[in-house]
Amino acid sequence: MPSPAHRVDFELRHLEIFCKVVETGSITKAAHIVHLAQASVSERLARLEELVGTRLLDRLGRKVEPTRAGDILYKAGRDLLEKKRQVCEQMEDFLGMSRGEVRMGGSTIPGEYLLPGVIRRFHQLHPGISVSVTIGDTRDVVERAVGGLLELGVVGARHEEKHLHYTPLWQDDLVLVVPSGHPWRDRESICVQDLEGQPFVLREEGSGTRGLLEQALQKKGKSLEFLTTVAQLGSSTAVKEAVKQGLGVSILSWRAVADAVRLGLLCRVHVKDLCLARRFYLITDKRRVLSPPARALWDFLVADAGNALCVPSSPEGGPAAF
Amino acid sequence: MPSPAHRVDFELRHLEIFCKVVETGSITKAAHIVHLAQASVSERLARLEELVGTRLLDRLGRKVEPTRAGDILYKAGRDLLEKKRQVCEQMEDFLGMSRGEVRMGGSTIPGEYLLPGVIRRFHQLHPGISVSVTIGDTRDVVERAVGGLLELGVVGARHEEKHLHYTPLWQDDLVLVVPSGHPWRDRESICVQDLEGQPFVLREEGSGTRGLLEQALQKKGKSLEFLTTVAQLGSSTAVKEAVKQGLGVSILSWRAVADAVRLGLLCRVHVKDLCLARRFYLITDKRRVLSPPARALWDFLVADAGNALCVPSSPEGGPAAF
DNA sequence: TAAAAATACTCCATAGGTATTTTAT
DNA sequence: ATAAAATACCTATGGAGTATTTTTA
Repeated sequence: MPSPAHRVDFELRHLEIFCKVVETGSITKAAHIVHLAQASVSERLARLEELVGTRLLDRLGRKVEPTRAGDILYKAGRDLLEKKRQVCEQMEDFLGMSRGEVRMGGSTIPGEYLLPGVIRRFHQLHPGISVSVTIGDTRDVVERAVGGLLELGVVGARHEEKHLHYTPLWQDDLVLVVPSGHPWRDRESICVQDLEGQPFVLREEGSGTRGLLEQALQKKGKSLEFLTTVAQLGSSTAVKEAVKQGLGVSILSWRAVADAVRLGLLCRVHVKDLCLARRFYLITDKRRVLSPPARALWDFLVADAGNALCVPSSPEGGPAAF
Repeated sequence: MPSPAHRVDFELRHLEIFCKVVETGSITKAAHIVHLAQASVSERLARLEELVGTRLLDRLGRKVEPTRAGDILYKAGRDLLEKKRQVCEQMEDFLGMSRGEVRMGGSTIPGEYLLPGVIRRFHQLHPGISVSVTIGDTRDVVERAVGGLLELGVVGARHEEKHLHYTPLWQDDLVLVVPSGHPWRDRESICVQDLEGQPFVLREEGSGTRGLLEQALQKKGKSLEFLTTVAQLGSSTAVKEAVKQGLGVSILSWRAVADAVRLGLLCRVHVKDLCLARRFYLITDKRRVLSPPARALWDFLVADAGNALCVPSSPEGGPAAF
């Protein structure tokens, strides 16, 4: 039968002191090293011996040497202390922002077109911090942020969720794009009414882009039903390709279509009576505390968006286009 | 530059509480499990957060969830606690004598002829304890015992060393042996004086057997010089073989030569005026504390020697040969 | 409103200090 | 005689308890 014996216990502080005593072979010397009085070390050792339930040191006049039990505890204690040191170091690195990981989320446009560049610049400042970006639509990102899976999120629409805190970042302009051979290619502009009957490609439900479009139409007394929806696709790239292929027209972020428009693969058409400006928001869960690295990234994102005010997001757009 | 930041520190008790809170997602539940009041756990967490220098938990109304920093600490803390548990278990096993090692020493005769059997019996009682025996001459064993390399020793002579404690064990008889073709083979007995001029094989200096012979001769007013030493050999087996080969005669433990005498390879000759009885002693360093396993072995050896009193070590020898 | 955490407070064990005694070289 | 550890004694802090308030679902 395994004897009920004694429940062995100890704290890290005890081990620190004990190990130093074993290493120096002297209580007085060890006391100096750990910055304690000799008597305190003696007492700490007595307490540890009480906790462990056995003598750990043989007092041989000038020297002290571990007993067999002390020897076992010393060898194991060294490992334990080394492991503790590593844990502390890891925490310190993380808190000091010299190492660690920040998990954030980005909805399609920010995640694919904006964050890569920002993260590149952030990484130069904090080479030890790795930023991982989960890309999804606005709804996904909001859900994960509230669920605690992500510390930060950048989304293209406010998604009234009471735990979230929103900080405005960059501005974005949505534009109407049509295939390159479309009859509207030479029109100066169109109006909302012209969209009636026009084959239209939509993003999926939950998309910020789609949400914004819905809101803009509402201001004109219309809903998405007003559009002739020919497809609902789960990413802006898919929508863009569909328009290129001539499936229909769509409204997309200028950032997603700028290259294709310049190459003549798509045409941008101005919709004069529809306000399609929007802003991206940095979201956090109000109830949660940001880790230092996440806080640094938060600061960086806000600062970056502040600077970017000088640079319009599209040729005509932007409030400070001087 | 690695920021001066905050020195992270903690104790195992903190980790235990913190980990339970993370696992249950609740301070109240964790408090129950670790048998503390809810308020105590709250305070311990606050203290830990102060020590680590950051928030570790997000308080979300009903639930609490670790922050990123808390997550890192939790994962590392689990490992650390598991390691501590192993250390405690190892100590408990050792102290409870269900596992561990005892290092002991034996001089030639006890080490080679007596301890193997005793250890076999001891092992049946404590299957988890391994006993390692270092064999050397009496001097070696005494040195290692005083040096702390061995917890126990069994030697064939007292070696007045003030730190040692001696406990008498089995009795032993030294006998004079001669080669099988020796002229004394048919003598009833001889006396000390007959040894003069007789080629004699000695053990090395430091041997207990040799020491005892020296003492016995001293009582007759003689020294080792009285003998005609033809060789000094470092083990009793070597001496025995030398006598078999006819190099000379010698005085050896009966235990070492009994088999050879029975097989007729050696002849035993009685020396009527020389007292060659001796006792083996169990030695320990008075200043050191015996580990529980060593203490168990000590008890076992003493008990075994007590029982063995009934069994004479040689045909005529032994105080209780009834 | 009910459940959970934080806060306020009290109490005591433990860690730490200084001064002195004991012990072993 | 000296160096080191143990002991005695004191203080402060941290850990744990109870009672109460605050918060949030």
